[in-house]
Amino acid sequence: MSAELWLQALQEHGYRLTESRRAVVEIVAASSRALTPLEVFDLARAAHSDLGLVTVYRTLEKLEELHLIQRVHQPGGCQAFLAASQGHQHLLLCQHCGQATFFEGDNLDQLFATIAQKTGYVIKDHWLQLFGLCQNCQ
Amino acid sequence: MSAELWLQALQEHGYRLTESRRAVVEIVAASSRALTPLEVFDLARAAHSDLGLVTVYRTLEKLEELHLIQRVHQPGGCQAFLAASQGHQHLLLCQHCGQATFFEGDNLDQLFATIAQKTGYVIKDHWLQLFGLCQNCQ
DNA sequence: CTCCTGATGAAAATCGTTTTCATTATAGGG
DNA sequence: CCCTATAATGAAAACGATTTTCATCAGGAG
Repeated sequence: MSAELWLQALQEHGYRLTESRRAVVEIVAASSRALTPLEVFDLARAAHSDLGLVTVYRTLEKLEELHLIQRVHQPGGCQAFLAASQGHQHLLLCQHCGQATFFEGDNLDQLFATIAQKTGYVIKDHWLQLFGLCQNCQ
Repeated sequence: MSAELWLQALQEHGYRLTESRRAVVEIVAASSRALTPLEVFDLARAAHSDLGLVTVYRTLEKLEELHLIQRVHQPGGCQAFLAASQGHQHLLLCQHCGQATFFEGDNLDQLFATIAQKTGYVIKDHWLQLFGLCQNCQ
């Protein structure tokens, strides 16, 4: 269902609603795992066969700019995109099927305070990401 | 000083000791910030002017394979390499100068247990990385 | 010192991504 | 509902980073 919301958001930011964008948005919004531009291209062409790979790149760029999707960093590569978390959440990824799940975990402040004190850094941001096996893949 | 240890490790794994490798190893081992292949190339050519970029790639590949260096993921890109941490440590990066500092922080097990229970995942690994400003850059 | 073989650098190939450009299609105004 | 300005498109070319190919070179065992 987020596909419609994303299209609406694009429109509200002055972008036009096109067949190509719709095809891309519907694939990415429906996926529970991060997809590379090429994967999006292949999947979205089922709905809109004369879609160009270039348009996939351009649409992903706009979705990222509106914070509707986010890039996912993995040992195997950092080109894949996923529907963004709402608020500050962390990612849990299945190493077998790629399934992504967000979780909250913000009792980390104590740790950060300790690190800041020990190192003299001012801490501005953090990345926490877990890897494992989802229920289906164990 | 780790440069000599790295060269020794390369040799122990059956790789030859060459001028080119020495130049690359000395740059990466001495750097306190992550360097891209191109940065290594530029810096290492000061010591060995007929170094080829290809050799930089090949040497970094071997160092990574021996776990002497590790790839660093950052918002701006994921191509840079840094001397690897000893044991399981996490990275703290200065957003201004790139300075990298490792820290330990393994009172995270409680959090992981909770997440595992809530999500049904078996957790195998994790990435924790902090971004901030080092003492010099504040 | 010699020889075998791994390592090298240059050039070409390759891959993912971005730019260019002529054409098409959306959305707002008449 | 049609017209029009202009954003968006896809194809092709350009681009930058990385990898492969290949003839030559050099490390190190004997």
